[in-house]
Amino acid sequence: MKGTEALTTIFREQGLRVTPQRQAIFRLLEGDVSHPTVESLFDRARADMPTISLKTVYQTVHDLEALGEVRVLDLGTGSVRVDPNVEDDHHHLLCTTCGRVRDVPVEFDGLNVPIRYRRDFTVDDVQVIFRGHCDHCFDRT
Amino acid sequence: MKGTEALTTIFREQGLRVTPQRQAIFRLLEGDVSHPTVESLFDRARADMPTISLKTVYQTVHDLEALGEVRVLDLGTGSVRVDPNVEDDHHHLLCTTCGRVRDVPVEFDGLNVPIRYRRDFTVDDVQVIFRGHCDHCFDRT
DNA sequence: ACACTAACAACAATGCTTGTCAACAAGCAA
DNA sequence: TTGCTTGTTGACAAGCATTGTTGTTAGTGT
Repeated sequence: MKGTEALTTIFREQGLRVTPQRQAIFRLLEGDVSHPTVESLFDRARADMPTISLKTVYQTVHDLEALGEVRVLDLGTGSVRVDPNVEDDHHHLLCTTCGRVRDVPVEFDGLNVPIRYRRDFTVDDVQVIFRGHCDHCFDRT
Repeated sequence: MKGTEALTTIFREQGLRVTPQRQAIFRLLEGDVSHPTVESLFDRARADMPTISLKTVYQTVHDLEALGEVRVLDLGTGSVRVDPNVEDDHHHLLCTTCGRVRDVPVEFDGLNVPIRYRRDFTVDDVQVIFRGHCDHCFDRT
């Protein structure tokens, strides 16, 4: 994801207005590697800006997604997560106990569908989810 | 997934009762490769058994999952899908237009997390989702 | 056949996400 | 600056998939 100033320019270029709420969300997401849910972004935004609405956060996240500045992940945790890292191609490691998500760079080759099964199909995207437990959660089981 | 008679035995052994509703669901799932949603299972079950409730289908699917007889998939389509194929390790090919899901056997090696990123973490499961379009849907775009 | 208790159907409720809409504020032009 | 236009905001409520509640029905082992 680009910086707050760059995003401001991009939004204006697209005819989207840059509101204090949106800037707050830009700032919260910049450099965030925690893959926050929309709800948690909302909570953090509310600390500074008590009147911001959840809907506004969803809307801004979707605008950022449409501009290709963030990726919206559904890892089956019930709610959607925001990943501002769109620069590096990567997959995800999910702790099914605490819900924490870690990025995993793509280091495996040959990850594609055997031709026989790819027939009549165009693959646009590959998502890999590693599920497990961080040691911290494992110890408390 | 095992056959209806085997499942009947297994359920009884576990102290679970085998009701006509559950048997209907067993029969619907046996050999089903369409990865149905719970809702579509419910619709099909209702054809034979008009009073069956959606809750019952959810409950039976979860019981089957707990016994390891089916796998419950969340491919980010909004609702959960039931996969009775637990015998062959495989991944999934999803058409994001029509929602159809195809099984893909595991033919790639070395699909694991680089040690550096696996530190402090135990990986239990790897899920790969190939997203794209079947030619049929592609043509109509 | 009996008693015990799990499972049923109907209903309501949850959680996440989106729609509605009146009031408002950002951007633009003069 | 000023005023106009239009996108944005935020309170509220609705939508969807899934789960909780509850009185009743019906498998199960004896």
